[in-house]
Amino acid sequence: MRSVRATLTPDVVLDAALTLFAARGYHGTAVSEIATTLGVRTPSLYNHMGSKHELLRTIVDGTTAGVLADFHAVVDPADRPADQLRRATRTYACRHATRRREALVVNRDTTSLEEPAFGEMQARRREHEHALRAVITRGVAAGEFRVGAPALASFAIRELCVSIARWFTDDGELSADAVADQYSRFALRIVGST
Amino acid sequence: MRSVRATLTPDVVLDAALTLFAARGYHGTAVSEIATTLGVRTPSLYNHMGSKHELLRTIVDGTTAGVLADFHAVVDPADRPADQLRRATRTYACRHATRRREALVVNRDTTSLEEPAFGEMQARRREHEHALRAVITRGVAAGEFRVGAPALASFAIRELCVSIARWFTDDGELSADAVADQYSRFALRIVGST
DNA sequence: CAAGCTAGCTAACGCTCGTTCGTGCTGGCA
DNA sequence: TGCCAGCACGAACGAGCGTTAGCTAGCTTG
Repeated sequence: MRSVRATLTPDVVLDAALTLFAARGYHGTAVSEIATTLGVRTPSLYNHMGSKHELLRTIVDGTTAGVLADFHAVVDPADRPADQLRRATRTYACRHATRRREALVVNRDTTSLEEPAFGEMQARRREHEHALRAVITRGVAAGEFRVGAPALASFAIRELCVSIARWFTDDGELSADAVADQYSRFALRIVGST
Repeated sequence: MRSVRATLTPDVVLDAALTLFAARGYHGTAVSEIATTLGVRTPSLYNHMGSKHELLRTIVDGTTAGVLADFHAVVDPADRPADQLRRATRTYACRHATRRREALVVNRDTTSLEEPAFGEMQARRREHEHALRAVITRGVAAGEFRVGAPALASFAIRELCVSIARWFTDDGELSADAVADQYSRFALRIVGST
């Protein structure tokens, strides 16, 4: 049985780091600030983590892997492109509303990753990008979408969803689902869905 | 007449800082790195700048002021909302393609600003946001636009343009003007322009 | 009740940071 | 030609960084 005062665990440390990284950035956050947040002295953290950089890597790896898993979970290859795009963007948008901190860190502090983590992360990002672009290209070929530059539309839609993390709050008038719904509609409009 | 070796000036220092801040972030950039870039020792920089933080403030102030000036320069109150939105977004998008570094710094390192610079910057950002939203609201009222949540559309369009700075390169197949043109089209689609 | 492990603590490390000071070279002007 | 201002420099600063080592209190287990 665990101690009654089982305050510090790897998960708790990671969560506190996530909050601070999202607010101040990776380089803008001191390990001592994570400790203060948890009511603990700095060296104690090292019983539950490898290094500051490892925290960042864990956050980025988990998030980018989750994005890809989400995509393949909701996009049915048998669906029509419009449905594929709607489901893909709704899920992607929803993730950025419900997991804001992760999204902010991934999109701001990715450049602070060292190799090989940086390369792996880029590869996953590219895979998602290409998968989304393929949906758009198929929609254009099928005559369902009307858009001049599929690559541009793909960038636009992805970044549109990402930006949700920058302004969404849980206590606003719109729920995460409502925002995700609206944004998937925006995405369909961008590609000129009929 | 200036010396033949007039290498270091406030402008040159600011430009080097801008490049590095954009690439590594404000906290991720050391003053010594700026010096190295310029082939100079660190203390020499202080003959041409006040402090590292002042560099950031100068960048952010200049950029956000420029955004507002752009908006009022191209948006004619007498125009129809669709033309206002097209011109506003085209200009805003173009700025993010041609002044990538400034855009990246403003949208990533704004949280590193201290007061009162941070508050002033937020005020300008809000003014631009409200001005754009007003255009959309007028368009809806005039029956030119069909969009459920004008605030959401306004956020979406702004962030759409901002994101250009994250992928645009001068040596790509599309020019800044071409991208800005496409994106202003996306904006009109988002608001359901007739 | 004794042994051993877990985990937080103090202290200290080597390092890098942003910034200041005082010196001395150098180029422009009287 | 001699003076002066400007400016790059070496040296050094105090502070803070991420991280490690070693101690010890207290819980778990036999």
